[in-house]
Amino acid sequence: MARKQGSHSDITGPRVQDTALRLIARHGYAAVSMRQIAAEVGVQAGALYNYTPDKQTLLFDLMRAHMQEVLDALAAADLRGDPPARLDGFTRFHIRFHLPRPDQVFVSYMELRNLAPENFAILESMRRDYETALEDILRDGVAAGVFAVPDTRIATMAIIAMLTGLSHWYREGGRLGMDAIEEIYCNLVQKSVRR
Amino acid sequence: MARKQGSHSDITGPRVQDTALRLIARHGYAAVSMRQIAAEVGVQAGALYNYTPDKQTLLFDLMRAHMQEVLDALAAADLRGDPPARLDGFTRFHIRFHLPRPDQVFVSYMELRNLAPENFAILESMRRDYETALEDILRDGVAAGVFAVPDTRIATMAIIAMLTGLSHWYREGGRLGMDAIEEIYCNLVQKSVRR
DNA sequence: GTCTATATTTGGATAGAC
DNA sequence: GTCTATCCAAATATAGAC
Repeated sequence: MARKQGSHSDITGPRVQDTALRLIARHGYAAVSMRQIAAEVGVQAGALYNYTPDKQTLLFDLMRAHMQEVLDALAAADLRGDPPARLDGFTRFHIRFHLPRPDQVFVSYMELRNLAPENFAILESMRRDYETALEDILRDGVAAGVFAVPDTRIATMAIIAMLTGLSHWYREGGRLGMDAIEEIYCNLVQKSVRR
Repeated sequence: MARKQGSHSDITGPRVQDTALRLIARHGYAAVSMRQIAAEVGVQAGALYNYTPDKQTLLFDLMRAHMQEVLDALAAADLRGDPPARLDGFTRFHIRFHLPRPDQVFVSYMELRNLAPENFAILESMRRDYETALEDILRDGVAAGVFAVPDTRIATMAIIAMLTGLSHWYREGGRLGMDAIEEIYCNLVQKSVRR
């Protein structure tokens, strides 16, 4: 076996994405070379350009795909109930979606500054949509008199920072499983905004 | 004026640090070249090596200096009182210290993965000391029965993530001043751990 | 679709003159 | 302490054979 040449677009395409994501998450976009990605995929550097016009687009496609998945999954979650129930739902959704995807979270958070301006604007807009989903819950809760937050925008940013931070230190197989983590964060988040 | 050569170590030294910090915060360590730093300082690239043995040490010195300042300032703050008062004190200390230093926060947070392993270990240890200061407050509060947190370690990480996240989006001259921000975060933090 | 080979640029770091 | 000049390695991206 072990062909040295031939067509493998079905296998190579996803492998390029997966490898790039993992390497960029570990070392950073600027520190990872196309040669390094190619070597881990098992092709020569030139072959990568069958799958992306350039390195910048490769990064952007990774980040946009992740944010699109987040937004689609959130829409599919279809949170219902009173504001506290929806807040619990959002918290659990965030944790369940993001904890199994630490590399995507890391890249989407750390590499924003390496995006070309037009690409940055697109990602920022998608990120803002996600934040708005949480802020809507908080605002409804305040209107209903069940939440007491001095400023819904700041509470939104604070809660998302708390949740995103979790992805930066949580490692599978640690002291606590995902279910236990979920309970603890629901408790912290819920209390921080309740009357 | 405008000498093209001569000794300027008093001026150039700090300028190298300041410029490197600003550029790395904006573009990332791997994306910033020594030539770029030199150009902004106003010297040739070779001259930088009078101030640092190499690029890695330049990064490490920036990060270590920042963490040392944090720890020194926290020790000087000398928080006293019951656990809720100390928690408020910690929250206000964090905000007052970090909000005026967005570049340091950004670099210390984002560039950990670009440190050589031995340098990483040193920074991690200093960071852990800072986290422990908060966890001690939470543990005392739980022991005294004034705080109710399911897990002090996780609550510590959650609160620090919330506070650090603030530095990532807060910009001077925005809708809210630092004092207003302080009040809002004290409220969120305090409620999240109270019985 | 992949390979080999390469054009071109840019990077960190050093040597020696002033 | 800074400059000029340079070494050497590594980067992105492309061209053409298979």
